[in-house]
Amino acid sequence: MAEYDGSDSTAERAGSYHHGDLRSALLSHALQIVDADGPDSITLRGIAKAAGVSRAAPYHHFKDKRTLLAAVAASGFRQLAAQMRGKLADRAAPRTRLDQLGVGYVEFSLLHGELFRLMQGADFRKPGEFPDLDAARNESAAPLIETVSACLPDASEQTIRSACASAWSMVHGMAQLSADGRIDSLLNLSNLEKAVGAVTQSLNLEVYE
Amino acid sequence: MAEYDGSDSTAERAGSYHHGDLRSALLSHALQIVDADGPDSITLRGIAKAAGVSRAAPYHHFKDKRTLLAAVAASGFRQLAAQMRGKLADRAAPRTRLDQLGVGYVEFSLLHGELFRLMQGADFRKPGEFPDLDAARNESAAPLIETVSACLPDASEQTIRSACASAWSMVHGMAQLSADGRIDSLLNLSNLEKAVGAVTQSLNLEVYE
DNA sequence: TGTACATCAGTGAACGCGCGTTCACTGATGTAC
DNA sequence: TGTACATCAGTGAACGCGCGTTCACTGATGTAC
Repeated sequence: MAEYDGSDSTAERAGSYHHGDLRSALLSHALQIVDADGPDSITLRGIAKAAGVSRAAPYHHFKDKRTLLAAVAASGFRQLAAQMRGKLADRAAPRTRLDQLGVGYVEFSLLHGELFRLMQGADFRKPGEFPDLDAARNESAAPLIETVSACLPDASEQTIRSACASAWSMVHGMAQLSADGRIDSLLNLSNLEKAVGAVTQSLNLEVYE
Repeated sequence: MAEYDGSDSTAERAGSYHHGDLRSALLSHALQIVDADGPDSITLRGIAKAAGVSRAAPYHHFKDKRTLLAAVAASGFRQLAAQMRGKLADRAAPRTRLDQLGVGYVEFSLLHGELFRLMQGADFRKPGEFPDLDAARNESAAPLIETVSACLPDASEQTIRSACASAWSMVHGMAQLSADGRIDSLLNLSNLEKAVGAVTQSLNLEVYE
């Protein structure tokens, strides 16, 4: 046992040879590492060590590193969708719900800036390779499309796509810039709604009507 | 000479022992490599090879890899500033100039998506370490601040910062998403002005007045 | 209920690669006299 | 104008590290009979 040191384990295993649910343990440790140190700092070895398991163990659950990272990204998109859903007030008017989605989006990027980075990362941009990642990404996009459609009940599909692109652009830029600390006024979550509102409320949907 | 193969050189050197201007040759090859393969594919060895020079040569011009990459990023910000400046029509009204800046910004991200990524990269987010990079970044931000100030001649500094943050967010998001190919309608440069206009023209500056 | 056995999920060691970086060196350049 | 010499910008070889990945293995689990 030259390098591997099981004593650093933070694992959930109860002393047994088999772990029980190593797959999700690996994912959750990977998520923690991304959030703490960024996507470039992720190593399979580091994840295995955090899970208290040998270097080779992850290969029983993930084909290779890319596959594991794709699962991490998919989990990120599901968290993003949940964050947005959590901000939605069902009774609110569509236009208000659009703002709420935006707040959820920016909030997520502030809470998980590095994970957000991984999710946008160059590695996973093309669809097709990881179906579950594609699905998770689409899930996170669905509420936007629904809400924009509700805002523009009579619009064509093309129009709705354009309006989505505009709305998404505005909020995405704010998310990225504030996660990167380039917009200082947004660093705290308290005045987030106001700040997001300043952007999203200026989205003039009437242009598309 | 085990690995290094000078015959792959695309160098400008004219057979002489000394290169002449290796520093800028290294930078320009680095820029090419980033644009072609992305920031993660940059290696000092690759750059040296592209310049037709030994692995050790770059160390006579850059302290280490990070320093070279910082210079690449700085060059990127200067290119970005030039792209925006090139779109400006001096006679145009401030509000129009704001849109023109936005078009330049998105155009740059479409032409140099990977370089754009490097410039936003985690490595160089905190100011202070590379003064020239900080300067270049500020240069690229200056026209936005000037133009927003011209749009809001009586506004306080705080108000102008907020308006800048909103305008920047909107355009930055569009730049990022279209560079990543996530907004399909923008993939060609021809209808860019219209698409950018759909976003930036909805920036309601009157909110700040 | 007990036992043989297939299967699964771990282990530990090793391989090989690519990379950043260092070091003693050497050829070229320019300057003092 | 010629020569000694300091300095600069290259070279080539090597070091060491961290990483993804593979492989033969072994302990644990569950199932057929």
